[in-house]
Amino acid sequence: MPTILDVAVSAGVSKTTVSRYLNGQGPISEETAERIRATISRLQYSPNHFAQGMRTSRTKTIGIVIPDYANPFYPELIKGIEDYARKHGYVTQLSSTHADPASELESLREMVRRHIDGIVFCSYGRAKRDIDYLVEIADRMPVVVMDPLVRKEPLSYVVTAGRAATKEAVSYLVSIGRKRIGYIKGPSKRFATNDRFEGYKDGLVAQGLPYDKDLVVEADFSLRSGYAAAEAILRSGMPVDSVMTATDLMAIGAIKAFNHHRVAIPQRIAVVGFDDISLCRIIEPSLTTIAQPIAALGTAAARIIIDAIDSENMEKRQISMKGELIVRKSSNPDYRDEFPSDTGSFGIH
Amino acid sequence: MPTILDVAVSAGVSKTTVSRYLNGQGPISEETAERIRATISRLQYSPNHFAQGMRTSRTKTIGIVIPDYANPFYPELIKGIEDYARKHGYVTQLSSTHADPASELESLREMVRRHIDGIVFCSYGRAKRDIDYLVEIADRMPVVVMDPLVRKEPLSYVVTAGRAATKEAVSYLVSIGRKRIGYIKGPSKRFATNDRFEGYKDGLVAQGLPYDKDLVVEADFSLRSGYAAAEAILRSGMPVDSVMTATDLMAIGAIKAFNHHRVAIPQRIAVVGFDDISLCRIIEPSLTTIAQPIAALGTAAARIIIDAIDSENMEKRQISMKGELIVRKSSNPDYRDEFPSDTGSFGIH
DNA sequence: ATGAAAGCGCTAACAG
DNA sequence: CTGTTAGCGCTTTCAT
Repeated sequence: MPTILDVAVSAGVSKTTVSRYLNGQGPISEETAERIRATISRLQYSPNHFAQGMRTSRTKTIGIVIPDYANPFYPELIKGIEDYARKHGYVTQLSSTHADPASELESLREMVRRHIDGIVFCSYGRAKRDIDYLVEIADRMPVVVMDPLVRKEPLSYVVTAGRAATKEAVSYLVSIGRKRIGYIKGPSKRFATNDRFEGYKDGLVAQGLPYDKDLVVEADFSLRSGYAAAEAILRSGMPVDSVMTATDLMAIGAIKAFNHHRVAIPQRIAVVGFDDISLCRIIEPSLTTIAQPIAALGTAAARIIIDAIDSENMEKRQISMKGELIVRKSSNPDYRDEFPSDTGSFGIH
Repeated sequence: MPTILDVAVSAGVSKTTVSRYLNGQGPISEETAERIRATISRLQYSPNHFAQGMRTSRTKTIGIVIPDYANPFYPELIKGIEDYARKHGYVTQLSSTHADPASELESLREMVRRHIDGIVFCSYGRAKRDIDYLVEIADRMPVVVMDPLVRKEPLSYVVTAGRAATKEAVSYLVSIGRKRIGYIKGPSKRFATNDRFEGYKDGLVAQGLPYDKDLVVEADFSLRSGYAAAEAILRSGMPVDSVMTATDLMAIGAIKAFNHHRVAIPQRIAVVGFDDISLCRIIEPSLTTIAQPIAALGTAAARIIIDAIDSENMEKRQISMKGELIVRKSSNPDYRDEFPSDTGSFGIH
């Protein structure tokens, strides 16, 4: 591997000049630049990452911590981050924690040890030790949390306004004549769950509907739990004419339950999910849902980080983006699916 | 950030001794070791990654290049690699290329520049420049390709034996009385597609069935193309009693087409996919398919790499693992789905 | 069993 | 516009 010295000698200049050329610092005569350029390309020189890092402790790397590679939310988020990062000369470093708090902390520490320049942190939970650590490093390095886990903590975050979007979805259901709206929520200890649930209650208030806790069932995010929750709603005998859920996967469980029990969707019960995963277009009937602007969330996170690095301003920023209601067949019988839906295609493996 | 010198001074020893302690080199008195241990923990010292890398040019990092975060194959593969790697003190570095050859090459170069210790490379294609580069670096650093892209190249690979598994699936279909087996294949330029397709032909030969090219339709891996292919098979008027596909997503497209045209599955046409993505258990009827031993593939890849590093033996190894036929409702009407199927649960986002 | 000192490849004062 | 020099934090001879 050639070093900067090889290039310098070979081009008949000093290391400094080569370094300056590489980093676009200070003025270099066009002629010298050209000689250096040629030499670099002839020697296939590429700067040693460690030596560079050691001097600058910059790595042009943004770390991304996620709980779970398999959650379809993340690929798109990562892509949003990566696209923006790449445009600005950064690469990303990804780490999955399998939703394990110990592993979350370990991932963060490892990233810091590797001197990444900023962190995007995603988690299902809100482990105190994680947050403490994030707050600690956030003074030195830009950190963005993809959840309002930490409303009260001095951290930057980027989120979808789940509460507002859910509230709007309630008014949509009322506008199509639904009056008894059930809700399948996630585990109460999750902040985002409660945020969306608050939106449901806001919506009822805004529409002058009574809040009836018998119409609310708690599930655990799995398809199966959504199925069971839907059955519970049926068994309760409540005159429900629509069901909203905190996540699409639970909504799809509910659809499977209603299909199985021959409850007509949407004629008897309309279903509205949250997230807009690709399954929404595959399931029958296709699922009305609230789409998160995932790629935009990623872009915003990357922008916050890169802005902060460039400006050396560690001020915290909070961004909340609007969710978008996407009406499909599970709430509108006249909706015509693009059929078969295009859900992308993966290469063979 | 404390340095090794801080630790040394604070513990009343030299840098050398601390370094030796850290790397388990040479003999150190129990007493000294204890003092160093205490100091390190008190100072929260952690070795500087760059300085270490500069000296050793080892990073304890395995790079993974994949074409696409969204393909459900990869999360599981990555997990297989990571689990093995972590157990052996390695971390992984992931990079997605969006199936773009230029980006593949760039990712590889960037990883090499960062001195990762080994690479697992996944691609949908087989760009010559990528392969040339891989072959070039494979003499210095262990490389494993997750596809027999490169049968003839001097590279290690780990794959599922698609041909053998497909052949077996044909004999399974024959065993349940099917005689006219259609096949939906992927784009011909993809090696793995053809590999599976050869298995289909092998199977016909083994079962004494004629190969009829009118029963074979080429699609492009998308659900939609599978749908169209299934319709083409129906329109052809051929007396098909079963359809195999090169991938699950195309099989699911076919199921949607058959459902839509009220062709009874599996009574009139049985469907068999390949991959075993989670959708197989969500679609109705649930999809019989050939499962790849994904996590085992990942583990095998990581093992090859870490073995090679430890033994400094750059010999190439090829591993081919068996696929497993998983019978569900799309071929067996008596199969009882675990219902609702457990497809895992993702935390909210 | 421990230390002193050299040097990995790079960047950034400082000097001309 | 260009060069000299010091030093980032670590591991590794070579001494002791």
